[in-house]
Amino acid sequence: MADLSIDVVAKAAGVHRSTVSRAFSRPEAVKSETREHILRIAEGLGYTMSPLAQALRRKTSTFVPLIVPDITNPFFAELAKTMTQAADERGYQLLLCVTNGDPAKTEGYFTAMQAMYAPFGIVAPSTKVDTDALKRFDFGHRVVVIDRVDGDSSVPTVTVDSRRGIVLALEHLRSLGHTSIGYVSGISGTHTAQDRMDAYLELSAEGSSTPLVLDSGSDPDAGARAAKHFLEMENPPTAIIAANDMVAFAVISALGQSGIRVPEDVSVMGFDGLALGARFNPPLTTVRQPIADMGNIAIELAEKQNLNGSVDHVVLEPELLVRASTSGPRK
Amino acid sequence: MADLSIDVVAKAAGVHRSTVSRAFSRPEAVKSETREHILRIAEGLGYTMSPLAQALRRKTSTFVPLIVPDITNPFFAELAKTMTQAADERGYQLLLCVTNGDPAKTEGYFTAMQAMYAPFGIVAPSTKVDTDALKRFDFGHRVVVIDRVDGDSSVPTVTVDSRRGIVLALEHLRSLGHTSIGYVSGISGTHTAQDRMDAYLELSAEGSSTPLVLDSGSDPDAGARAAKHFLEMENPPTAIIAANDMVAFAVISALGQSGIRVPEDVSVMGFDGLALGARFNPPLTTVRQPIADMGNIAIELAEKQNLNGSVDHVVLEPELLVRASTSGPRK
DNA sequence: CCGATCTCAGCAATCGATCTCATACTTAGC
DNA sequence: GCTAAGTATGAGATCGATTGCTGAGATCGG
Repeated sequence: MADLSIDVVAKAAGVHRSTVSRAFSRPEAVKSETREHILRIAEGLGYTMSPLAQALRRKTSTFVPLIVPDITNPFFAELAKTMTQAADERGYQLLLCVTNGDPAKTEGYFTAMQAMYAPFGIVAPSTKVDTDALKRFDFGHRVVVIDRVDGDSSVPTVTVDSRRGIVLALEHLRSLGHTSIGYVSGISGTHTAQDRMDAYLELSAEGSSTPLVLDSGSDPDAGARAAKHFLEMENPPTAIIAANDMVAFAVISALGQSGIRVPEDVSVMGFDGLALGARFNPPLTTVRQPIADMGNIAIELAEKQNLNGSVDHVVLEPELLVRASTSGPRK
Repeated sequence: MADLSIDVVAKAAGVHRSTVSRAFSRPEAVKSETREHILRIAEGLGYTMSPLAQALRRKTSTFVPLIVPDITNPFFAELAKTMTQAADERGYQLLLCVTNGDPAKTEGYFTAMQAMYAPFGIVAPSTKVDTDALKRFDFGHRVVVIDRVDGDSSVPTVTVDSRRGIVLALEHLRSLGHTSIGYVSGISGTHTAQDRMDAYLELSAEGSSTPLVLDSGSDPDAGARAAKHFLEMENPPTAIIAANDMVAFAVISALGQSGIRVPEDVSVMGFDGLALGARFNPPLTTVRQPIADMGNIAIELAEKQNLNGSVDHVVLEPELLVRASTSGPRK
């Protein structure tokens, strides 16, 4: 059980090291008879190849880092979960790297992953990605970003159409009869966050109503502040769109503390479609992002880039998910 | 920037490979003058040692796997977050491994980690841990479990005192005036889950009231079923203890769907103390587990076991966290 | 001033695999 | 039956580090 190297197996099978190696990684290069014999012996010994030694020699591995700012944020947790599976199915081993939003840690992961011969990596940022900084690293040339990036970027990206999501939310709310619809940003400086806000600003102005941003901070207290703001208004909106589900939770919670009920007194929508939202009180109406698809596509883009250098930008369609936190406006 | 090996640095510094190695990993064995020169050169080149090659040669690494069943469960996410930090501070690199509750995957991680020369690992299980199965693996002898395990086990463990937690919850509820207190299990077959349930059964019987288990399933729908059960009762309890925060969320949500309000109509308590609970509607009263401490201690126990074979079992104290989901019973 | 002790750095084997090259053995074609 | 073209396996260098051993100088006591 201890110290099972390729040489041990080779000896046990009465062949040379290199034949064992081939039996595992280049099956067609070895007579099927021999191969089966070797595999059987290996199996009996409980042998598996050392990923370390393999990576060292091959100068490439199957470790794929997923770099996220905060794993306690359910969005990233769901992303991690689905990507683990997606990676597995393609023969990769996802390595979850949590940065706490610290750029230094991100760089640390970059060099570490480079050293581990990761073929590529996926970054789900909490701030606008500095493409140039990325490119300073060798590894930065083999990264896919789950967010939009600036300009004519040469980094592959996956995002969902923020504008479309806001359209969906607005349409839903308007069809319910709302005309005064507020917004709470409360998420950090990613392009995606920016895009959602911009879309809200622009699209809500198109309706007769004037845009109303209850809070635009990016800290955990944004929801509470938004609620406070709401309570102090003379004519508060009858519906609120939150930049993401977590913020929506916070808003509803804070509102509830002051006796405001959702959706009876005010409708609230989220953006993300977290599984958690289904068990919120009330279950959250939201714009669903196809998180699983994002994960799969991120890996595909990475593989493509690695293969032929192509840099694609995929934009996915969001979807309205009506649950119970929205209803017609109070008469 | 590409292909920076120890030999490159050695050549650049005009010394032998082994001296460079020593400059990094055994500073006292090299003249400080030489060492500083080497370090400076290495710094300039942007050189870091290959963790792969190191692990291969040393037959030990700084990779520490944390094996959890589901990262979208906020309890495990918070554990992962705090443990990442704890590991970092001690010079380890936490590797998050998600099993989805699949024992085969767990075993896969075991052999993988063994192959990566991980010095030890941490397991946060979703089912009762089969100590014997654990011990079949070499690596199983270097694992710490975050849960209680059977019998005179030789596996180090960290847990919080389940009974004490239930006492805290019961005391809180009784001091509020509740006499009829129900319970919802809804979590999987860990010892901890079992202990909470047992404690409830025993302790609630001590009070005048008879134990009342609304649901004991372990799937995501337990909360909904418990709520249904509650609604069908002639004399429903005035308070409910949920086996963990997630279940409490689900119960409150399901209850809310039927017009039952918390805490006005019924008080509900959780168990875990998730950060998320503070933003639930209403903010959740719960029994807090010292998650960060658990992580730190788990690593300490692992190090100790590795050092001198000692096997400790640490039991931590939970803490009452009163928020807004409990109040006096309805008159 | 010489042998003994200590420091410090180089040498070379080694960890567990991969891969190019060389070699032995088939099989085929004429 | 003999050479040419394959096939299947073995030999050995290599990936990037570590480490026991060896030897060259430096230091020191007598």
